[in-house]
Amino acid sequence: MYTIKQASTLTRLSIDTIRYYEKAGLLPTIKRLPNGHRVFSPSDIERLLLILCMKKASLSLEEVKLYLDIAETSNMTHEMISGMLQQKEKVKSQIAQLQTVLEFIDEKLAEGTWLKKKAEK
Amino acid sequence: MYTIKQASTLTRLSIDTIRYYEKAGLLPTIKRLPNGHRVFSPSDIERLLLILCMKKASLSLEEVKLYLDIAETSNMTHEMISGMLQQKEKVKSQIAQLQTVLEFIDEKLAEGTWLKKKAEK
DNA sequence: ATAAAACATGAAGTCAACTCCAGGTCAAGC
DNA sequence: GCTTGACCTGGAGTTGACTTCATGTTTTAT
Repeated sequence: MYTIKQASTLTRLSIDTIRYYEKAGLLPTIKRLPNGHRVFSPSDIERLLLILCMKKASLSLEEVKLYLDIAETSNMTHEMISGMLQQKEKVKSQIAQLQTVLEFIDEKLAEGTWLKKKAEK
Repeated sequence: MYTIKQASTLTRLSIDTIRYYEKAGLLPTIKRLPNGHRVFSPSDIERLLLILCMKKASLSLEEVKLYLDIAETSNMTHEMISGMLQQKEKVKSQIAQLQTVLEFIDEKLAEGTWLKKKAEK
């Protein structure tokens, strides 16, 4: 069991951000001590790390919430499934765009080093 | 040569967004008619589409600006190159995170359909 | 010639996602 | 007993990226 400060150092999320996430309904599982202090279980930390991963993949908090809700639900509705398939396509297209950006970088990088080499001669 | 409205329909960016991008310094190339109206060349449209691609890859406008500036420069400095290498790693890690999200989706999807099949029996 | 459509500007408004602040509780160490 | 530090809350402030608005000019169609 961890304090909010420990959760913060473990996840590298700021304390305020964690509190904000709780307010936003992304952490319905965290318990409180009699004095009101939050207690984080290992699975809460897991959950925070999962949120972090999705955030790094640039999903909005609303989307993250949707996923977490789905992860909790054992029987998905038809809409949920088609929603996820849609989301999957979105993520795929984002990956494709990122790869284009990577190519762009490589191209520019190749140009740059080529010009540098030429100048060195 | 295109009007701002044509640029908007070609890129699917709103007219206001295009004006906003110009203000933000992402479109230093667009010319004006004597009456003040913007004129978009085909390469301006290209530029807008490139911006759009980077945005879809969820780069910030500042990052986009950086890239465009670099694309314009023919001789890159050492910092520029190391900056791009860094950025490349960032993009790569973002792709990795997205792939994790994809896996997560597939997992949940598999679970969902499995449960569905079970229920159908 | 006049109304409607397309363009312009500067400033204000909006929204998500934080981030910071003021004021308060509570336990631990000196 | 008192200060310090970690925690709490509600609310205000910030930032990025637009979006909307008020107002004005120019172009185009009837």
